[in-house]
Amino acid sequence: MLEIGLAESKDSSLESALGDNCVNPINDVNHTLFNLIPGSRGGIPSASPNEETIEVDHLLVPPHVTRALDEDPMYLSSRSLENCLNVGGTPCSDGYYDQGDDYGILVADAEQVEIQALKYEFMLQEPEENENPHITCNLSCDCSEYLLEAVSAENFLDYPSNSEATVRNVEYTSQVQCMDRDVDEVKPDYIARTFAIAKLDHPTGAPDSTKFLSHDTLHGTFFQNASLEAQKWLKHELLLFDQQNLTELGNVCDLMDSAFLSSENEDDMILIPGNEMPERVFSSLVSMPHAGALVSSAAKNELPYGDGQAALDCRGTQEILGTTNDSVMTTKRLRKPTRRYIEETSETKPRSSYDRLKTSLISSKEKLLHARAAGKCRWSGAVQLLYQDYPGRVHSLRGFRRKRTKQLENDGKGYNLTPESAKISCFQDSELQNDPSDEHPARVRKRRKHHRQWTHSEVAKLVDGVSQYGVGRWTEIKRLFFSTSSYRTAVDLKDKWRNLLRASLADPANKNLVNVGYSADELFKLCKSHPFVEEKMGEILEGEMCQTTLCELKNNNAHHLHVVFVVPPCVGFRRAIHTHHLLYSVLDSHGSSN
DNA sequence: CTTAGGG
DNA sequence: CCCTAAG
Repeated sequence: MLEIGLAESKDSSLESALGDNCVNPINDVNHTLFNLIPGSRGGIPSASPNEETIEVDHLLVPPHVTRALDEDPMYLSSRSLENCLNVGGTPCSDGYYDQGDDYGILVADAEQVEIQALKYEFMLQEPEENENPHITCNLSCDCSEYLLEAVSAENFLDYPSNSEATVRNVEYTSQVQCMDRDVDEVKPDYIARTFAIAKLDHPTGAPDSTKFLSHDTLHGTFFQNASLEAQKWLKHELLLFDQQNLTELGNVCDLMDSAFLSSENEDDMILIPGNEMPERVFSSLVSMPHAGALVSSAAKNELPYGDGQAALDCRGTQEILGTTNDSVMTTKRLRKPTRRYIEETSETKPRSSYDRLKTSLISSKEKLLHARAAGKCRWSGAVQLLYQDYPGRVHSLRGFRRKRTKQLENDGKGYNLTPESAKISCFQDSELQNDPSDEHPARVRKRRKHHRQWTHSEVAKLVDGVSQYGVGRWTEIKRLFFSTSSYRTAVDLKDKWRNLLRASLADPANKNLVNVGYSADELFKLCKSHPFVEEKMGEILEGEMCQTTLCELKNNNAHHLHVVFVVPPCVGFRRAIHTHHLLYSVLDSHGSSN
């Protein structure tokens, strides 16, 4: 297990967190998914059957971070949040920002910036089998509200070559998160910069030891160096803030809104620092509405800062931080326009042989359900053949041909496409016009759709699956969690997850979510106060919509607690953590918590 | 065949 | 939920 200590931190306890950068208060613990998974270092099998699960994040919390845990350990009030965001020992709300100004002009002197303003989050992603561990370093400072930029620099962290673990290809991205708390309140609340992805190559080959870097190693090399550099950087950047009279942060919000709107054509671009940004970590980011665009805009220096507002401009940051040689601009998977799109946009596309083939198949009347002909519908100019292998589930010709071949091979087994069940209909243009209800393909499709309401237990399974296997491994999740639900395909799972995520992000209850992290002690208290956990430490519990696993394990005399919050991004989960999975791992190497 | 993403 | 390009 990776242990990370912050040299300046008075709190020796370590906190680990993995996941996105959003957290959130949870009112109803019943809606909280707790997973306490044992680490793997001690040979204790992880509760997470998949090693790709991002398992450990290390979040270093400034000692001044306080929360009203006693009152409501999971609830992060605005006030407590403010208190969490200290700069130079002064809460932002009390001085770092001048609240006398409408939008809180930043008045901080760079000299006031201290380490405590920083919050380092180090995330260790357990590598795939023979890969090197990836450590994600999130460096957050508190200044504003929105995810503003992503920058990358190679030289940000430069490690001595004689260090026990050679650190190279240090990469990071920076992001200013949208903390969008209460827009009616003082605007400048929070800027979280996340500097992510430091890749560490560990030279040793011992299977166990390569999984996680030792505490000493990181403490001795990574942090001491990183923190100093980070301090420099932060001071420098904040100095720019001041010098350039920048930051009417209220405007930043507007600017960001503009960025949201103006970056529509740019949201394909994602700044990937280095070549190995952990895909699943980053996917969480880019899957957020706006986030991709923001990252992209910032990466391209196109955020519409006004004059003198370049402090957060990534260019300036890059100048401070160093080169961007190792950065690559990566795009989302490029897709040429789909056939459907092409057909939509080409009005007078001549029939291809493919179309003629399909047409001929219509006349063959082979178990074809629909042949849609064009007119003014979205598939204008084309004929689409569909077949049905399941009530309501319709497939296109391509699949039909493939599966039909299978069917023949199976001697007619597998698909009950009898002439009775698979009616053939071929809509002519006139027919479509005669029946307005069929004119709209959406309408047609709607009729074909066989919708099955997602149950809570299904959602829970989906969330569990994602928490264990990660986003994107839908087939695996389906196989292990939906083996009895043949009507749920991997794509269905994917779609459902996407919808859940959207709903979560659209939920106003989640607008204030912010990941401030918990100290080991706080988290331990939280666990202890958790109604499920309180009396059942070490047991695996199942809640209605959540699963709680709390385990203790020992590792070299150290008492380790690994807590994984997995809260479904579901509308019903008010104030739920809306990240894909948020893992808080607590390493209490001193065993003081227990 | 699986995944990602647009529709 | 459907469809399909990319891998």
